[in-house]
Formats: sequence, structure tokens, C-alpha cells
Amino acid sequence: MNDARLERLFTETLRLISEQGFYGTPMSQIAKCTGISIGSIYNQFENKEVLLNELYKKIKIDFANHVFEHLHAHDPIEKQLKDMLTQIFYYYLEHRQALNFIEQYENSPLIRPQTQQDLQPHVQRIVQTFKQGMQEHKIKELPAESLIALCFGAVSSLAKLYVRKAAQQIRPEEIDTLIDAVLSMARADSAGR
Amino acid sequence: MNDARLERLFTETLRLISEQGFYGTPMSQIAKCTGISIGSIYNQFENKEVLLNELYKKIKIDFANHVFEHLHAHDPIEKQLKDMLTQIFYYYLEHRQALNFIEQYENSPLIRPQTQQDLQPHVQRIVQTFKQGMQEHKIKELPAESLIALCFGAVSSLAKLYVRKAAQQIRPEEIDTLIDAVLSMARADSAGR
Amino acid sequence: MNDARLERLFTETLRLISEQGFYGTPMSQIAKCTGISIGSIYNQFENKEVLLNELYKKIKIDFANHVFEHLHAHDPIEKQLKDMLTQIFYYYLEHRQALNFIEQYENSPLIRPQTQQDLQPHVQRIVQTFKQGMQEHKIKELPAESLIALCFGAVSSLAKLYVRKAAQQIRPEEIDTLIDAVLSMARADSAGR
Amino acid sequence: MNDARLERLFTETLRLISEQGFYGTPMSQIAKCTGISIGSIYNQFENKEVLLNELYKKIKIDFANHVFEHLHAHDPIEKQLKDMLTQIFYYYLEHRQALNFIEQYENSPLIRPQTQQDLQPHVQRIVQTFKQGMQEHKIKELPAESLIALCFGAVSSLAKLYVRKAAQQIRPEEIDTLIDAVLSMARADSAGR
DNA sequence: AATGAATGAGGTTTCATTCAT
DNA sequence: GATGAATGAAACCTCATTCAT
Repeated sequence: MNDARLERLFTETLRLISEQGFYGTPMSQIAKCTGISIGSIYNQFENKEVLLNELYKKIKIDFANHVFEHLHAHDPIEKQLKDMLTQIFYYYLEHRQALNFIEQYENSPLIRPQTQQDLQPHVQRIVQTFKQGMQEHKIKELPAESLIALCFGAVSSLAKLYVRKAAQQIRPEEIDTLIDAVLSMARADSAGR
Repeated sequence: MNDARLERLFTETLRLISEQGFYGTPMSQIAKCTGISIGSIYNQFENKEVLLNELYKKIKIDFANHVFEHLHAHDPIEKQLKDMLTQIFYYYLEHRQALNFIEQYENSPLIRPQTQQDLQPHVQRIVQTFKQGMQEHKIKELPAESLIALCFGAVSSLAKLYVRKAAQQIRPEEIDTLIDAVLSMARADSAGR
Repeated sequence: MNDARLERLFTETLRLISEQGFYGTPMSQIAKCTGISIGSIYNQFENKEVLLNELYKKIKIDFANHVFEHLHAHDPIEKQLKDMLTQIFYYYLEHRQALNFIEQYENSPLIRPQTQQDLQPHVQRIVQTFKQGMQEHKIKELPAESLIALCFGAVSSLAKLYVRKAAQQIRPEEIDTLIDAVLSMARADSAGR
Repeated sequence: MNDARLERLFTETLRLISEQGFYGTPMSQIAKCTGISIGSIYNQFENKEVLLNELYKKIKIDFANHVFEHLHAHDPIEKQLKDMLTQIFYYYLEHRQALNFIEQYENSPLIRPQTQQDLQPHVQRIVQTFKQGMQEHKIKELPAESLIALCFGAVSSLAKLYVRKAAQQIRPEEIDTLIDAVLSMARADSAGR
């Protein structure tokens, strides 16, 4: 299968599943909407679960790449963190299908520890950035995983809120303030009590 | 259907779905595991979607009730917020099936705006507590909805992390510190920058 | 079960089945619409098939009684036949639910030869009237059963047509002419070729 | 699905339903008896109702085609009508499954006005023949629809009678006389009183 | 490699019937 | 008798997957 077809397969599958869910989206519909025959899809992916898993990995990697593209390794660590969270928020807002798919998938029994392992290298830099911040005493010295969970959980939750209220205008200063708030969870100088 | 059976139906459905997902859990299995015939289930709930919706509402209300039971209206607002987030975290930890069900359901196409409307009264007090905190200048004056999304997103994300690493011992002081971090998102005196 | 309840059971069952068919009408709906519990219905009738069979017999007997009530044994045989067909036509028109039920039932696999046997006495007089007409040489000497089939088939077919076009006004002279036409099938003096 | 399979599907469905009725004939049995998988049937027909509807249309069209094949447009109108009714009678006798299916279907709530509309063109010629007879003053000037209902109702009723008494030998002269009787309903020179 | 008709296990749901109250 | 909650066999239908072309 050539790249264009594969791309169309992923894009359309993402769209359908974000609208209808995993089980509201039969393979036959994916075939019809992409114009790719069911047989060809099964030539490429062993079964539906594998297709979804590959889509998940692709989306997460796209996401990670996007975020890191906008990060400058020589910026002060605080700026890097702020940029990271800001990028994540706006990425989700502009890729709400991806946001929904990720949340569906990560909370479903389809997700396997192995998949998360495979993605480790792609998100390694996030952990590094946080840990570097701790070494520089700019970030609270807490388990990096926990801090990351707090920050990412907060941002994706915020993104989901803004996606739902699609109509309302996004006021960038408000977002900026909210992301500062998120950062205050991590910042070392932030009052712990 | 008497209360005991209904309770068993809800409990067992929650367990099965948190383990196997919505579509990995056929009605026949729910019937077998509860010892309630399929016919009786359909006597009580119009269809599977309605059953899941009612289960969702029940879980959310149980959750809200639990959290509010441990809140003292006359405590200082800061303490109330801290207690709330702490309660939520430990509730999720002890009700990981509920946590997983809620996350599955809220990210699925099954959820309907009407359901969220129906639950409004039960979560009203959360909004009130935040707004009161703003009036007392203890809480940043940001859209309450957004602040709540940040805090709740952070806490549930943290709970999911701890649920996954079930084996590891929970260190209460660490949790306490992390929840303080969450609160620093909301606290007015916290450096916004 | 007292008479009023039994009557209501029959009336309502007839209505439901004429609107929805045998299999579109569950026992539970009959129970709800009559206000008679399912248990009571099963006390009275062994099963659904028996209920329908009893209803069928009741309707056919009501129908036969009505027709014969309007027949005068001392009228000339030709008048009696004409009255009979006319009565049948208007009976069907005013009891379209009965007409539909009968046609459904008689063409379904539910009908049993025994039931038709049981009704024999009630329709005996029809056969007698035709046979008497033959003896008086007013009626073609053909197998009575066949002649009856022709006449009754024609009239019920006509009734079904008029029932369908419910809106249109019935013009009694037109009906009269049409029934005369039906009679011409049977009349001895009618040109056979 | 190729023509042979489709033909087998129709033939076998007709047989089963004429023996067991619509609701005595599950799709699974149709699948087993035809050797066509349930999936393939549903590939071809949206649901059971559509399958039955298509079968009904096919049967009616076959029926109409058969009747018209044996009609000669240049014969005198009286002969055409007689031939038509005779053909109908023998067609039903030899296609008793079709006769039973049609009667079941037309008296069931499954039938839809639209379907009858769709068949209009195929039965148009019947109406034309009757109307032509009226213009030629060979046929009583009554509403064509009503006259047709009378004649067809009589003939199909007669056919049903002969089908039931399958054992008895058919005496063609008797049938001929009976069909003449049916025609006397329509014939202009037939005594109206 | 691409196709899509065919398959049938297994899902959701219905509803005739039972039986304890 | 009357009731109606409970039952579960069996219906309709879906859809992941196969495989001959």
C-alpha cells in the first residue's frame, strides 16, 4: 500500500472513530470512506486491533514530534516547560480528533503496556526536561512521572473543556494565565503551602 | 427488581466493564455473573446503553456524595479545597473500577449532554466552593470551570498513574505534597509568574 | 374472568391485531391495553394461539349471527341471497377490524381444519339457502361450496377495496348494483355464456 | 450474489413461508434450507421485511407476466377476459405457494401502499382490458376497480377452495362453468336483476 | 498487491410463558 | 382467581475476517 493510501486510511479512521467510537466504526465503513478495500486493509494490518494500535502510535508520535519541534533546547528550562504545555494545549485544540482518540484508547482495554513501552523513546525528552528542571532547582523535586501526570492531566483536561465549548472564542491571554497556573504546580518557587 | 439485585447488577456490570470495556462485555455475561436473567435486566433498563448511562449516573453521584460527606462547610475555603482534592484522589484509588468506567464513558460517544445536565445539581457544590474562594480572594479569579478542569484533570491523572503502579506503596506525605502542588494552580497567592 | 373483562379482552385483542398483525402484538401489550394481567389471560386461554383461535371463532359466529338476523326465512330465495350478500358487505365495512382479522387468520398457518369444522353449524344455513335456491331452480346447479366461494370471495374483496379507500363516500346505489353483479354469478337465469 | 443463488433464495423462502408463515420462518432456517449464509442474505436484503417485500413483488410480477403471456390483444374482449380469469385460476392452482404468500402478505401489516404503487405498471393492462370492454359495451359500466375486485376476489377464493381440497380431481368443464359465472358479473348483457 | 462477496459466531433484544405471592 | 416480575429460548442482525479471483 502506498503512502498516500496509508495516510488516507489513518486520517479517515481517526475521523470516524473520534466521531463514532471504536465499536461504532466497522471495518466496512472505514473501507467505504477511504475507498480502500477491506482486503487491502487486512493485507496491511493483521486485524482491527492492530490497526487501532498502529494509529494510536502514529498519533502519539506525531503529537510528540509537534511538541518538540517547537522546543528550543537552549532556552531556559522554565520557558521550555511553558512552551511545551502551551504547544500541547493548542495541538489538542487543533487536533481534537487526536485528543479524543487518545483518551478513548488509553482508557480502553485495548491498550497494552508494550505499546506504552514502544513509545517511551518518543516521550523521553519530556522526562528529561522535567528532570533537568529539578537539577537546576527550578522544578519541585518530586517524582518526575507524578509531576508530568499532573501537568499533562491538567492541560488535556483543559483542552477537552475548550473543545466542548467550541463556539466560545479562545482568549489567548486567558490560556496563557491558565498555563501559568499549571506551571505553578511544577515550579520550585511556588508556595507549597 | 429488588434493591439487592439492582445493587448486584450495578456492581458486577461496573467490574466487568472496567476489566473488559463496554463492548468486551456482552449482556449475556452480565446476566451470568449477576445471576439475573437477561430478561430481567431488560425489564429494568430499556437497552444496554441505558443501563450504562444509569450506571454512570449512579457512580458519579456516589462519587460526589462521598466527596461532599468529607467536606466541612465551616472550614476555611482553602482547607475545603484541599480536602476535596484529597478525597477525590483516595476515592479514585479505592474505586479504580469507577475511575476507569468514568474515563471510558466520558470519552465515548455514549455520553450525552443531557446526562451531564442531569448531574449538574450533584456537582454544583464544587463550583460554589471555588467561587466562594474567589470572593474571599483565596482563589485566582479565573473562569471557575477552567480552574476546576485543571484541578480535577490533574488529580484524576495522578490517580490513574498510581492505580497503574498498583504494586508500589503509596507514601501519604508524597500524595500530600502533590495535592498541594495541584492546589497551587488555584491559590491566589501562588506566583502566576 | 367475568363477561365484561372477557369482552374487553376480545375487543382490544381484535383492535391490536388488526392494526399490528399477530406477531406485532405481544401478549404484554394486550395485557396493558385491556388492563387485564397476563396471568389472568393465561388462566383463561392456554396460550396465545388458543386465544387467537377463540377470538376467530367468536368473530365468525358474531358475523354469522348478524347476517342471519337480517334474513327472513319466508322471503323468496333470491331476496334472501341478495340480503345476505348485502349484509355481509356492510358488516365488513362496519367491522373492518373483523374483516382484516379473518383474512389474516384464514390465510395463516394458525388456522386448523378442526376450527373450520367447529364453525360448520353456524354457517350451515348459508349452504342451505344456496341449495334451496338450486332446488327452486333459481340458482345455478353447481357445487354449492364453489358458488359460495365465488360470492363470498367477491364480496369480501369488494369490502376490502372500500375499506382501503375509506375517505371516499359510499354510494348505496352503486353498492346495490355491484351486489346484483355478484348475484348474477349465482342466478340460474343469468347467461352462462 | 449470482442469479442461481438469488433464485434459490426466493424459491425456498416462498416454500417455507407458505408452509409456516412469516413468523414461523426464521432467517436462520431460510439460510440453512438455501445453503446461503445469513450474512449473504443480509448482504442482499437490508432486513427480513425487505426480503419479503422483494419476494412479494417478484411473485406478483411473475404472476402478471404469466397471465399476460396467454392473452392475445386482438382477441375479442370477452375472450380476453375469460382467458385472463382462467389463466389466473390455473396459475394459482399450480402455484399454490404463491397464492398463499400473496394472501398472507396482502392482509398483513407488512404491505405498504408504496409497494402497490410500484406494481401499478405491471397490472395496468388488467384495468385497460376492463375499460376497453366498457367502451365496447361488453362490460358493465361500473368503476373498473370495483369490478376487478369482484372478479379477482371470486377467482382467488375459488382457487383457495380447490387448493384446500387438493385430493379431489379438477373437472375442467366445471371450472369453465364457474369462470363463466364469474364473467357474468362483468358482462353487460347479463341480467342486472 | 487489491478486491469484496461470503461467512457465521456471537451480539442485542423480544416475548410467550411460568409461578410465587 | 388475579397478578406481574422473572425467565431464557430464540429471533434478528452485525461485522471481523477469509479467500477465490
